[in-house]
Amino acid sequence: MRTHYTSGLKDLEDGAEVTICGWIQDIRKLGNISFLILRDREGIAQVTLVKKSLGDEAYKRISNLNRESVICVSGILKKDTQSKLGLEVIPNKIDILNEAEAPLPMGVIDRVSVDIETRLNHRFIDLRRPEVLSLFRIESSLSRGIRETLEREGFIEIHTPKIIATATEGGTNLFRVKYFENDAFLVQSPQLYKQIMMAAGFDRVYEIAPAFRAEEHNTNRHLNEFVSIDIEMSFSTDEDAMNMLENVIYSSIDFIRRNNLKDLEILNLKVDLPERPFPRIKYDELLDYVNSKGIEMRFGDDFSSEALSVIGEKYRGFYFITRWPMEARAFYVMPFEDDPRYGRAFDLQFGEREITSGAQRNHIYSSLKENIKRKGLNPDDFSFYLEAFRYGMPPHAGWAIGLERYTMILTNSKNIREVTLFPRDRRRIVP
RNA sequence: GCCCCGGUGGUGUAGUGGUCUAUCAUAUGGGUCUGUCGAACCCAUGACCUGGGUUCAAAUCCCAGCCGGGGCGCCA
Repeated sequence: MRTHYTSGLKDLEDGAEVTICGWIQDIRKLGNISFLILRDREGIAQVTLVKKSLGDEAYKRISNLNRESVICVSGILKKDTQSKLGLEVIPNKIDILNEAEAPLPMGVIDRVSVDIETRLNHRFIDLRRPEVLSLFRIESSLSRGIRETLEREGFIEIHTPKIIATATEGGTNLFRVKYFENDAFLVQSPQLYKQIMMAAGFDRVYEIAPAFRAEEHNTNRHLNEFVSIDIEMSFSTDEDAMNMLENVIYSSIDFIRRNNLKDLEILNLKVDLPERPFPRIKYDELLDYVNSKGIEMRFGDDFSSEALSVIGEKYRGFYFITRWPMEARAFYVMPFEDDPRYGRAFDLQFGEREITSGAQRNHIYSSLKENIKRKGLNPDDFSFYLEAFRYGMPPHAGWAIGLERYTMILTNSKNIREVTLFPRDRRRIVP
């Protein structure tokens, strides 16, 4: 049907024959001449409708089409024009492919703001807005940049089950689903499976897949279903995992800086390459800092929102929080040899916001089993997992990035729902 | 789950007891206009979340419900 996207027209000669297809964004009627703005994925173009050359009937029919109707326009490209876009198409033939109803549930280009709620209710229309599309192009590039980096580093992409019997890391609640005659759950993370893959000898694996958390949080940065980018690497320490994460973050930002210039421009965003290495700050140091700022926090506590905002004022870019108390982290974290009160866990932060959690894992069966008990969990529930540690498990480490949260942070979005096509939150499961 | 706050045309809002027969913008319908580009101008259309209660009188006050927003905790 189409010969060019609207963005391709500028590279053509004056007088070229083109067919462009898309949505009618607007029609400015001036009596015997009308200007139709056609939008496709790549931009907009002006189609100039002249009554005299189209004939009364066709002119009336086309210039009265509702906004957001879908058409294809075949005609001659005119580059010497008074249009601000610098070009226009003089149509020979206009195919009306789908007429939109009016009024629209929400405007695409109207000069009124729209609540996020209304936007999500009619998301397909909202997604027609160029600045919204740009967010998702950036998200696409981020996951592609991450994927390409991991592939280059020798990671194998895997897919682990999303329906499980029970027993994940503890901490967050799971969604219960009916599984024939039994109950099953949706996974909160591929953590245990990606570790098992280390025992399988895959050495380096990654997975980009949804994770589900049945937490009743109601914030701008949590979803009940999100895309988790998980990696696990064998014969590696927490330091190796942090270096890999740094590499992935740097490369993915570099990727969007090279591939999403137009999107960054549309969003009026400037994304700087971060300086490497990212600072590594010990938990204890931040604990003292937070307390010195008058926020009460005890050893073993996680950082509260208030604490993180104070820390975020001091450290604005990317930085790691390292050497966490074991009691603040999951059972699978490897304790330090010199002081087992601390574990080889880390968080990657961007200012006050958390992007990633990771750790070197405890690969010693007996010690891992002890830690499960210490967390008040039953090792019997983890037998499928623990078995992998009994017959040859290499030391390993890994991390997980929340794709939407990462995109949110880089695009400076105020709400994680902005960068989620069809978000699943406490109240929303439609559309 | 806890604490605040809110629900007015298709969309976003103003209005905190009585000329509200409800403001403005945008949208939609009609009209004028052959160079618009946030087109302009004229006319029209269209709304008080639901159910109770208080009052002579409720968009406005009270209660309940439903829906939503912000924050916290939890985390990615």
